[in-house]
Amino acid sequence: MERYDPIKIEDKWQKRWEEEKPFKATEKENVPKMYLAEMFPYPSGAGLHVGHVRNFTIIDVLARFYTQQGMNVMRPFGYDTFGLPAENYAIKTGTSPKDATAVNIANFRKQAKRLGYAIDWDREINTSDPEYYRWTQWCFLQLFKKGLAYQKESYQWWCPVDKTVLANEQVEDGCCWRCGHEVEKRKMKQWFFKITDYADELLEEVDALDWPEKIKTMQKNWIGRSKGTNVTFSVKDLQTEIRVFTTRVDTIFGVSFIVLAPEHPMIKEIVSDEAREKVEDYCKNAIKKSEIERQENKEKTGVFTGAYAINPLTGKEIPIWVADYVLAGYGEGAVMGVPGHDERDFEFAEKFDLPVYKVIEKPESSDDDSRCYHGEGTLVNSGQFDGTRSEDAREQITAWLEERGIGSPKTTYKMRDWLISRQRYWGCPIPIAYDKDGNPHAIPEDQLPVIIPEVEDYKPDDSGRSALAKAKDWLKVTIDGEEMTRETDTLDGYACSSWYLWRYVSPHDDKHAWDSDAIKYWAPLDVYAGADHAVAHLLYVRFWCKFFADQGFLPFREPIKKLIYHGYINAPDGKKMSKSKGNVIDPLDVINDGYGADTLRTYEMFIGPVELDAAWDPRSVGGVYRFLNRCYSLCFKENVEAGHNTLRNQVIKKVTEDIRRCGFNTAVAALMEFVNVLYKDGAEKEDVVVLAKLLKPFAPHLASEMLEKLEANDEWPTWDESALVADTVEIVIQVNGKLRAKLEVPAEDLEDEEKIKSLALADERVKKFIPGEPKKTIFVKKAKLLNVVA
RNA sequence: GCCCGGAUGGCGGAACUGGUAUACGCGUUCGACUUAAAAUCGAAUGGAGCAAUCCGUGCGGGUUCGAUUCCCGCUCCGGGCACCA
Repeated sequence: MERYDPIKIEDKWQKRWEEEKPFKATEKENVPKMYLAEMFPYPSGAGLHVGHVRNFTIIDVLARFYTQQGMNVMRPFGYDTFGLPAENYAIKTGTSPKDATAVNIANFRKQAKRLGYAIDWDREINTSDPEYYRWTQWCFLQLFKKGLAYQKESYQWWCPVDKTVLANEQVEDGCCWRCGHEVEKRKMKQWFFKITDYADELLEEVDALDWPEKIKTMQKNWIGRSKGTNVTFSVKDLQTEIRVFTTRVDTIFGVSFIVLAPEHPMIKEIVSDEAREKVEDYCKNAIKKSEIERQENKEKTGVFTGAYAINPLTGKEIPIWVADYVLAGYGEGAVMGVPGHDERDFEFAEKFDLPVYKVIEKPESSDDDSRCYHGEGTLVNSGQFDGTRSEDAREQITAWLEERGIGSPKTTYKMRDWLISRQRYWGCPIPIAYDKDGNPHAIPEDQLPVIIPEVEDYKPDDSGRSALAKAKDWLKVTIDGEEMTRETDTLDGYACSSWYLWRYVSPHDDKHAWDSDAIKYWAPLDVYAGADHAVAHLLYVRFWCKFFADQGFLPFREPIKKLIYHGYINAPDGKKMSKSKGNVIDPLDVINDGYGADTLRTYEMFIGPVELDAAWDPRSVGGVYRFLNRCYSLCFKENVEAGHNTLRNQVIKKVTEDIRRCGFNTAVAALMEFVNVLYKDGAEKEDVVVLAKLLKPFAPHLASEMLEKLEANDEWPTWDESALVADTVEIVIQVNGKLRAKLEVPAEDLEDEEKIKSLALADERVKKFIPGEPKKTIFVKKAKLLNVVA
């Protein structure tokens, strides 16, 4: 008997796969396709970590499983290579980001190959390759042509360390998602994608997706749609008006003040001379404060502007205040204060001694005893609307306002347009140039790609321009005979990853971003696996998909059918792995320690439910290694008539169904159980062949070796329903729901309830718990169970 | 504060749609092999009890012949959102 030597076996099969390219995918008519991908990695200098391995192995298990089932599988691979780490490394060392990236990719590729993935390596893509970003630029131009890429001057998040603006999605707790430094607000002219045009569709179609509920909810919250009413209040003694957004126009009789955000443009116009200095001070301070400071201080602050608005329904004068609890970017940047029915307005009114009116009577059934009732109810103190239900009143009052031209229904969203320009060197150049007057023009498509120029110094400065501005010659461009200056901002890296799932279908096409026949065959993606980007990336791909579908470039409106959002792998102590803590497990070490890639892969699938975080346990790795060892030695065991037909069929069914529902941990457990029985009771060849076939998605090298030794193919086995039931079955006998005995009976007796009943009632172990005549018995055939009620 | 999840042995976790709680793995203990150790193999392993048996899925109630699973009320933990009008 040969010893299991993973290093030797894996080397042999990896070489064979390299030569024979069995994972090369081509479109085949009449064969069902399966397109699978993980979120492509950023190839960092540190190489693969165990998290990558979990991510890639999930997709690999599915790819091999569906291949063995006869489907036409495509499993590509690529690298998301633009971004700050490469650029910061360049600034530090002087190595160009391009060269550093090439080294990292080579290393990643080499490491990924050691894990034996069923990747079609001819479909490798790299977002910083000009042949790729040429088409990223093309995508940008399509959005630009349709007016969905536009420039706007406004306050933006600015990271003072990375010296670039950031999208809302890239600011976490008021800090930069990359470097963690607190962000600031800067007023700048920037490029945006008009994702808000698709807000409704992005929201409404999310429910139908086969994605984890958690992610779907996060996307819904991010989009944050709310339906309400815009109301115009005229300002007393001034020929001007203020507009507010409210979802509770039914409470309008209870308005006792108006509040403007400190950034509100009308403050200057309406403020009284006496209040001016105080108001200006307040606004200046509030705007200067970082978002963190503004959030930390939940104590309400504010100043009175000296101006009054008129409530259009009551005719009453109400003071106009400025306060930073009102957000400039949402709705109209102004709200009507209804302290009787809104917690925040109540706090404000309490602090500044403003009147509180009750205009909604809560229903008697309500046990809400908070100081300001914010649920539905009946209107009171509301003039002609008294007695109306609040739900109806919203419609009626909106109609009333609409008739008079001072209000209208309005839907608002928390989601803002996607800010895409970055003042960084290592990104996809935005294919735009400016004429003498500063108007933007598209770089003609036949002049793409706009190649990133070589520069001496990659460092950004505070000028708000990227290092591209240092390439003086490159800046000049002629379009239609006119001298222009190139845009020096680069695109957010998320733009590059918003379309790569379509590039995979025809990665070498030099005429199109993607081939329309290939896209029809392969896309949309059947399964996507990742552990990150719940809103940002996963929302952006959906947005681009809808946009390109509208342009006729894509024949579907949702890019990803099923999403597996898996957990992280933490250090043995349960903490996040990090270099600084020194608790990082290197997957290559695990392989080279002698365990091999198959053990590593299988262990990471066995570690726990796919969606949960898990802690690395070196001892459990050993357990999986022992299991694979036993699998291998079964090939050399004597072939005996062991009679495992029923069990074998049960295992096939269990493993097949478990993989389908991504229950990888229980699939591996079922294989372990099977092996334990084969080991103990002996096995015939068919048992070991089935084992190897079922094991192949997890441990492909070992399983291939086993199948070769057994002279068997790797076709996925099917189970025979009729073979699932054994000749004899075990019947559980309960008395009052408590287990009292187990009876072994021939399988056909399962049909004979009376027989089982009499057997059970005759059994001493059962009898002693039944004092008199049993009241009744309940027989559950499916559960093979009889419950006697005593 | 609001919205989702979750809580099962010493540990990670199983348990379909209400039907044998603790599969599988780790750990631990004992045994075999060995001069010895490692590796490997075998056995045991929720708690209490000599035993019959009783108690056990965060806590308290309920529904049911039967509840980890369903309902009501709590506690704790994780995640998301967070002055969004």
